[in-house]
Formats: sequence, C-alpha cells, structure tokens
Amino acid sequence: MARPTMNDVARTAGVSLKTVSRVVNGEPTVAPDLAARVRAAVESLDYRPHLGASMMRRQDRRTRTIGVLLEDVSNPFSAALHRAIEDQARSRGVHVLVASLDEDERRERDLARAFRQRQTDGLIVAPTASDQSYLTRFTGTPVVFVDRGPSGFQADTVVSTNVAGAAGAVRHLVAHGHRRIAFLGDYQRIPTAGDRFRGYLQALGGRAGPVLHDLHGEVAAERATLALMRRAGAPTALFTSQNLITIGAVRALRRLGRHHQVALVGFDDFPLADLLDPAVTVVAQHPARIGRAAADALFERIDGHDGPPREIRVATTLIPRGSGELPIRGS
Amino acid sequence: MARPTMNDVARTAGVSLKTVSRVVNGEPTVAPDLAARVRAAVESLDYRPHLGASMMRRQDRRTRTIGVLLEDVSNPFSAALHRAIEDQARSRGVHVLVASLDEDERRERDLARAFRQRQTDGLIVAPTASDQSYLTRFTGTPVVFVDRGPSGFQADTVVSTNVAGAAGAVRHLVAHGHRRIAFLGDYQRIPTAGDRFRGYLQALGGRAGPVLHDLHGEVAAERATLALMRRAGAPTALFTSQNLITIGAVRALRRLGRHHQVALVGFDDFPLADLLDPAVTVVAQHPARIGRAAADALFERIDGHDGPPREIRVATTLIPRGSGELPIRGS
DNA sequence: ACATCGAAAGACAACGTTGTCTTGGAGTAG
DNA sequence: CTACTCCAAGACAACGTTGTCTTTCGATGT
Repeated sequence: MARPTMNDVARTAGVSLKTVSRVVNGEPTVAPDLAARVRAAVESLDYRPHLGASMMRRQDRRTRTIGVLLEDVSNPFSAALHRAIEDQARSRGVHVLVASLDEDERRERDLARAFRQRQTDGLIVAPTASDQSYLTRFTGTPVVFVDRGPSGFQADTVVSTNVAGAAGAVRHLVAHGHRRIAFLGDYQRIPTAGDRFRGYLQALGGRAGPVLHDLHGEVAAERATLALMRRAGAPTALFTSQNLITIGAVRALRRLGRHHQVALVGFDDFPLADLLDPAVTVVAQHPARIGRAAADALFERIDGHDGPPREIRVATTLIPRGSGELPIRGS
Repeated sequence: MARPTMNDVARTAGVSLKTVSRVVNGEPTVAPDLAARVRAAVESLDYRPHLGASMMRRQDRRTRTIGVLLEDVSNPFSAALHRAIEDQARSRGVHVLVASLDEDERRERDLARAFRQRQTDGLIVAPTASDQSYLTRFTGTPVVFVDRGPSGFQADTVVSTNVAGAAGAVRHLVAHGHRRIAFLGDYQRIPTAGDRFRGYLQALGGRAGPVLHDLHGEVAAERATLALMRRAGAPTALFTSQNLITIGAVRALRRLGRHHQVALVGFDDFPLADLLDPAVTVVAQHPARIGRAAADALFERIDGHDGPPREIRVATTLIPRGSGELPIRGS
C-alpha cells in the first residue's frame, strides 16, 4: 500500500538497488536486458522517484521550479506576464509556482521567503513593497524584477519605458491642440505611477493641468473623473496612467455624455479598447515581451551568469485609435 | 558557503541536533533559554530546513502544494478560476503550481504526471484531453475537475449549468421575437461546447437555425460570422457559445454595420461587455465561484473525505444589456 | 536519606536516493 | 596460459531530517 521505493523495484526486477537508480537516471552503463526488466518493474509498480530523497543526495540542487510573484494573476497585464514566463519555463522543463500580492507588502516578503524555502531555483517578482532589502539574504536564489524596479536591493529588472511612454502620450495630446491635460494616476508609492507622472510633467513643462493621484481601481477612477469634469475649468483631455483608471475614466465620460468631446490617452492597452466608441488610444506595454525577457534573464542567472544587475527596458507603443485624436471643443 | 544544516545550528547554539529539530518544529518540550539560543543561531546562520529531508522522514507526507491545470492562464476565464483557487489555497497556507494546456491532450497528461511526481497534495484540472483514464493510477492524489467534465475517470467536478444557461439565452432571443437564431460554437470535442449546443437545440426544438461548429478563437469566429451574415437567409439573431466567439461576432457585425440590427447573446461574460455599443447581453458564468468550489472540494478530499464523486453545478446568470434585446428588423 | 517518577535533552537509526568504491568476469596482449 | 585492462553491477556510506529510545537530573513522597 505504501508508495513503492527503488528497493521494491530492484526486488521485483531481480537486480540491485543501484542498477535501478542507474536506469531511472538514464545512465548508459546498464545492459539492455537488465534495463528492460527494470523498466517493466517500474511500470508494473507505478514507481515514481521520491524527489525529496533524490534532491538530498544530488549535487545539482535544482528543483526545476521557479516562483513568480505578481500583482494579481486575474488582471490581464499580470496574466500576460505569467503566460510569457510559463512559456519560457516550459521550454526548459521548469515548473512555475505563482501567487498574487494585491499590493500587500507583507505578502510579498512572506511569499518570497516561502517560495525560497521550497527551494525554487529562482524568483520573478513584480515588487509591491517599498523596500526589497529583505532579499539581500537570498544568496543562491537569483531574483529578477518585472514591471517595477526594486528599492534597497539590486537585481536584473525588466520594465517598460514608462517615462518616455507617458511623455509620448501627452505630447500626442498636445499635438492635437490640447493644453489643459489632466493626469490621473495610481498610488504614488508605486514606482511606475511616479515614472509616468514624471513623463507627463516632462511633456508639459510648466503647463501641467489638474493632477489626481492615488486612484486605485476602476471605481475610484470613475468617481474622480466625474468630479473633475464637473468642476469649472475642466480639462479638454485626460492622460490616464493605468489600465483600470482608463476604464473608469471611460465610464465617467460616458455617463456625462462627453466621450466624444474629451480626448483620452491611456497607459497600458486592454482587450476591446478598439471596440469602444470612440476606440481608446493607448500607450501599449508589451507584457509578453517583458515576461519573456524576465524569464530569460532569470534562467541566465540560474545557469550561473554572474554579471552586475541589468536593467532591460521594453519600449512602449502608442496606438492611436480615436479617443486620443479628438480635437478641442468648447466646454 | 554551503547551506547550513541543523547540525551547524546545533553546534553554534551548543545543543544537540534533536533539540534544534524540536525548536524548529515548535515542540513545547524545550527549555526557554535553550530555545532562545537555538532561534538566535537559526537567525544568524539564516538556516532554513531542507524540505526534501524533512519530507522523507515525516509521516504526514504533505507538500502543502496543489497543481492547477487550466486552458490558458492569460484568458480571463482561466485567470479568474486561478485567482479564486489561489485565494482558497492561501487561506490554508497552500501554494499553487499552475500551467496552461492550450487544448493539447498530451500536455495535460504530461503535466498531470509531472505535478503528481512533485508530490502535489492534489490536482485541479480543466480537462482538455478526450480521455482522463490515465488518472486511474493517481491513487493517493485527489483530483477535481473544473469547467469541463472528465471522461473515462470519475472525480468531483465543478461546472456551470451549460445546457440550461444556453437554453435560457436562446429562449431570451425567442422571447424578443427571433426565429432564425444561429449557433456559433467552439470545437465540438470540447464537452462544454456540446452541452451549450444541446441547450440551444432544446430551446428551439425543431426550428434550429444555421449552425456553425468548430470555431476556435476570435479570428475564426469573425470570419465565419461575416460569411454567415452575407449569405441569403441570414439569421436575425446569434447565440455565440463562448467568449472569444462572441467578440469575433461583435467585430464582424461592426464591420458589416449591422450591430444594431442583429441580436446577439453570448455565453460567458467578458470585461467591458457593458461598454460596447450595443452593450452585449451574456449568460455569465461565475468563475470565481467555480474556482472556489473546486478548491473547497479538493481540500475536503485532501483532508480525507471519501465519498462518491460529486458533481457541483454553478448556475449561470443572464445579463440583459442591449444586444440581446434588439427586435427583429427586415434584412 | 533513598526510591520513584517525570520531563528535558541527547543518542541513534531510519527515510529513499545517489556518489564512490569494490567486486567479478569477460576480453586482450604477451 | 597468465597477467592485465576494462566495464557492468553491486555494496556501502552519506545526504539532512524526524521518530524512538535512552540517559540525565531535579523534584517528590515516604
């Protein structure tokens, strides 16, 4: 009833324990007939090696598993990252442990520790905590950051060109004649939110329009946009610096019936953006490329690459679809 | 340089190996001062127990890890399932290994075996293969199916009420006067596609309209819809029995400029369906509930519940938004 | 003061596997 | 025919931990 061991296999095959080990590990120094008998015994007993025991003896201490910590696996951006990482891992026969952080600093630390304790060969983290210095203890477990840069700890990092992308979005609005351009952003403590705000400022110089920070999620963004557009001197264009904020703003403009008057460029593409009316102009990130680059970097480190921390920057793409090309109209 | 062991901790704390083991495992029979010394040593050496070795000796052979095999973690339905499962797992301190199957039968088998080999405590599978009988060997590793029922093997299964949901959608169209209602479905071998088709037939009795099977993905659906709507005797309403098919059909109707003429009900909700024009009426599934129920069932089994296989059915919800309420118009 | 008991702490074996060393027997050269 | 080489296959220890058994020592009861 208990799980069969190599010894059981050896007994039924009539060979020594070690011979079974050799066959299971594909060592070539086994006579074909013995190997066949062993394989038959393995099959008949449904033997599967005990990884714990195996791990303990092996030199190469690899679990062929990596850990991935993302913001929320059910959000399209994280999900695309996840998928790209999975694909790279699959091609190397590596499995993936995933968890969502939900902007919870403590969860980041706890899960990073827990994954490492499971001896994942490496970790990919979209950092949420304000400080990653807890990772300095993680000798022997390479870490790569995605989407956001770390602080208090250096490692390979793969990010979008947030500043440049945001600046490009805002310049696009300026090119269509807009001067009062509002900024709507997520929690300021999120590094990418800060970067995108900097891009916005850069593009506008002194002429920055109304600025709304710390909008987290669709509902908050919708509410804030409604208030913003109702007050005097409302902007003629919006730059929404995150996915859900963009959608919230779209809802608000709809409710006000001003979706064809107020121009809008969002940071980060989202499904069906092209089917809305007007279709939403966005600065698209490329989560698949980002995820792939992060996985590649991690595997390089796992394979022993030992250079200084790298920052890999993945360019964004402005996709004009209509909402960003609306001309100014009198309010 | 090598990873510290309990022995190293014991030496620096000046106690025996076994005492360290007791402290690490929280056994109460250790004098407070010794325990404190041990904890200090653990801290200073950054000792982490070797799970492999631990697993080997323990009776309770639990890795506190489950495996989850989904269609594609980057598709919103799978991602929502994943997230719900993760949440249940988190509340039990269990980690999650995830992988995407992409309708690849072999991958399902290989990954199920690989996950089991990693001694996951249980498995949640959205089956893609035509036959799950390979699971009969999986004694000791409970399995729960989500989204689709298995064949050739019985286990707890959590599915939407596909037949009833589809029938309801079609009756809704009938109630708005439609008689020529087309069915657009995914690969017929997918059990849910079959179920939804049966619901469609059930609602229409003899009067079934044009039927298009084996549309996989947005592009195929769009192309098929274009062709369908251009031919003589085109339907006045569409029932699209899957997410991406719905979106493909929406695109096609747009391109034809007939999105306000042809009624549409889709199976499975999708983000922004309410923001399209017209907003898309759907039969919503509840992936969060499904995932949660599946995780609950799995953990019950892991905890030793040993009843006959259960089928848990999660009701769908018809959400009228506009596209399904369009009246008939002359073509 | 001595026997008895109990609790804490240590000694030791065992888990299932792999690394290394040893054995044995066939093959080859002189 | 002997001596040597080579290679497959087995014996055995070791990995880091926990279960069980034993020892130690102080407390308790008479």
